[in-house]
Amino acid sequence: MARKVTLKDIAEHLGVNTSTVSRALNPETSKMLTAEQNRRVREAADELGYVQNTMAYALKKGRSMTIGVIVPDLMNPVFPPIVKGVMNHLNKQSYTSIIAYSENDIDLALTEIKRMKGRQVDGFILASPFREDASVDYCIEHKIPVITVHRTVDKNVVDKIVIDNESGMQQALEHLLLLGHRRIALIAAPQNISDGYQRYWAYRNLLTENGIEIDEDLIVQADAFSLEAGREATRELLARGASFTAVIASNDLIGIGCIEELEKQNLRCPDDVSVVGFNNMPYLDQFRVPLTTIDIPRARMGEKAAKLILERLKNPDMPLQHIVLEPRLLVRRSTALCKG
Amino acid sequence: MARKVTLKDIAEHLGVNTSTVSRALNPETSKMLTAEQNRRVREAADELGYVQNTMAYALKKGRSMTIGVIVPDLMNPVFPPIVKGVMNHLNKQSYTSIIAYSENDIDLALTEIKRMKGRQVDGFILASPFREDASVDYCIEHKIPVITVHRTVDKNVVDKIVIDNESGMQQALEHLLLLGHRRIALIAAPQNISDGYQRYWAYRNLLTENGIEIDEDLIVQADAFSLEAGREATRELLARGASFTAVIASNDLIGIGCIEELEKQNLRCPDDVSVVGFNNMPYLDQFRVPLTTIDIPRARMGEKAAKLILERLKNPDMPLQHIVLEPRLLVRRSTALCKG
DNA sequence: GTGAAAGCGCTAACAG
DNA sequence: CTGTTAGCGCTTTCAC
Repeated sequence: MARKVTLKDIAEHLGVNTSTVSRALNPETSKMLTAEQNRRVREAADELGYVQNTMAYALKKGRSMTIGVIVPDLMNPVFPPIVKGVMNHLNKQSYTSIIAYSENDIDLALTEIKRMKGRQVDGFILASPFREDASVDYCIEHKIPVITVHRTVDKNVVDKIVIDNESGMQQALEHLLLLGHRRIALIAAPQNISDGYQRYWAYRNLLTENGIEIDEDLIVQADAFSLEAGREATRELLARGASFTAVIASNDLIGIGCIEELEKQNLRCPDDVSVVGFNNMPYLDQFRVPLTTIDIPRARMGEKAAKLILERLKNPDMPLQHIVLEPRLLVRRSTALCKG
Repeated sequence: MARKVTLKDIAEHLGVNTSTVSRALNPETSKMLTAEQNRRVREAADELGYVQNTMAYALKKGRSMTIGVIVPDLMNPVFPPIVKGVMNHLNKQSYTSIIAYSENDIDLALTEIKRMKGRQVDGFILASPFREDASVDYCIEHKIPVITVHRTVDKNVVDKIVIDNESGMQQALEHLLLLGHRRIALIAAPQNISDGYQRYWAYRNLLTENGIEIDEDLIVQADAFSLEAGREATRELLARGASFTAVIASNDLIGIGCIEELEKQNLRCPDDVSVVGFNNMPYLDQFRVPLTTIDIPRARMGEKAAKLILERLKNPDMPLQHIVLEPRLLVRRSTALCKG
């Protein structure tokens, strides 16, 4: 690796002190110097190809201009747009993000957080937490600024960017009710994850509010946000033998898996069963059965999260923020009039 | 932010010198100390919650244990698995990766590289390069270890992990020929990107080798690796009026866009036209027309890339590596016997 | 086997 | 306005 150009190199080249160079290169302090001096230094820096050593800067200033971002799984198409939203905003403010994934493993998440703490990240954006989450606790305990996005914890100890799952469920339900469905099943997602939990309770509460009695046989648990989990849950639902004309799946992958299993058992979607998903994952409109779903503003969530962590950094004593974004129903071809 | 625990804290706590603590905590040097001393230090470190300050380490050692990874676009489903493969391997070796995306913009890529250079990354893995690419040149010029993955540059100046596009095209072509197709169109991808270029020439060469005359009217250019570009290219192909019974698309997204446009113009896939794609993007089997495609080992490419950059770091004078991985045909439902 | 001290590249008092 | 100097947290040579 070629020897790096340092402040000292520029200083010697110009016959001035390193601090002069440092001042000239920093917009905050450059006004201390004559315009002429500034020009000279900047020119020399350009000429020699100077790039500031962020490590030294960080060591000195005690902040690294870095934000750690942890997502459960890069392969789940929900997260890349969030990450992109985060990076977009952070880069603009000359922050860098370090991404890691937790594989939905709480220990891994904590390991990553410690690793990043060692890298002096200034704060965290977590899309990975469970409703109870040791990694969030760790951050709080160590007074490391942290905000949660998409998923969050139950305890009211941290800034949150979430979507209004109640509203999402309401829109899904209203849509199905309008189509005449009354026997509406739910494939719930893991209850230790906020989205799974909130959607589950929203379903129960809203059904009741609409005067529909809850049939416990119509509620099954998927043990992950995945296709396979959707298939399996549907298998169980069908095995129970209770009749239904519509299914609300806790996310799109589960919904797609559901449709697959329905068809395998000779039920067509939407002719026999309507299905609605959650999240509006990319390219969903291109799927075999274009899924009616609840669209969530992922990139915007990411941006808001980035904005919020920077505010929190600037103002650690700001009251806890809780930002709720509105999802919206996207009707496609997996839902139809109830024929029952 | 809570005060960080440093070596000095542990040293004072124990009444020893910081260098002793440093030695105890580093496996390489801990053998200098008595077992007893080692134990004491480790215990104290645990107790106080010590985490090494990577910035200080990096500043001292001149290496940051960080690799910069640049992909053109996180949203293109080809890249997350590559990134994941990279991170998997790097993490195991206690390296951290910093991800950035270039949006296929050469200036942005270069900006990101300079930014990361400032963060003292030890090397780069680039999935972003064009066939001629200033960011690769920059790395070479500044003697920063760099390897390219998936895409690469023409010049033979850098380590590469690529797939055998010739073989991929051959498998696609053979499959179509076996089904009786002779009038096979190509939707080429941007020619300034290695995959686009290689697939284009493989098509030309292999067609000729198989005794099929090339009809220039059957070759159209998509101006991106996207759905929309696929639609547009297909529109042009159809407008030219030349007859064809099969299309090879330079990637899956283009292929899907192609099918969409075909159907819009009342041509069914695979009944009227067979289509094959490239890359086997996730969930492709769930699409309306499950695309026959050329599968590439993305996670493995990422892992190999990570492995290679670490080797290159260890041994800068190692001869240039050029690793070629084999793709393989995946037959699904977008290809059928030629009825022409 | 362990301590003392220098120094990685940078910034920020403090002087002048 | 600019130079001097100390020090961020760590590793490592050199002493002892």
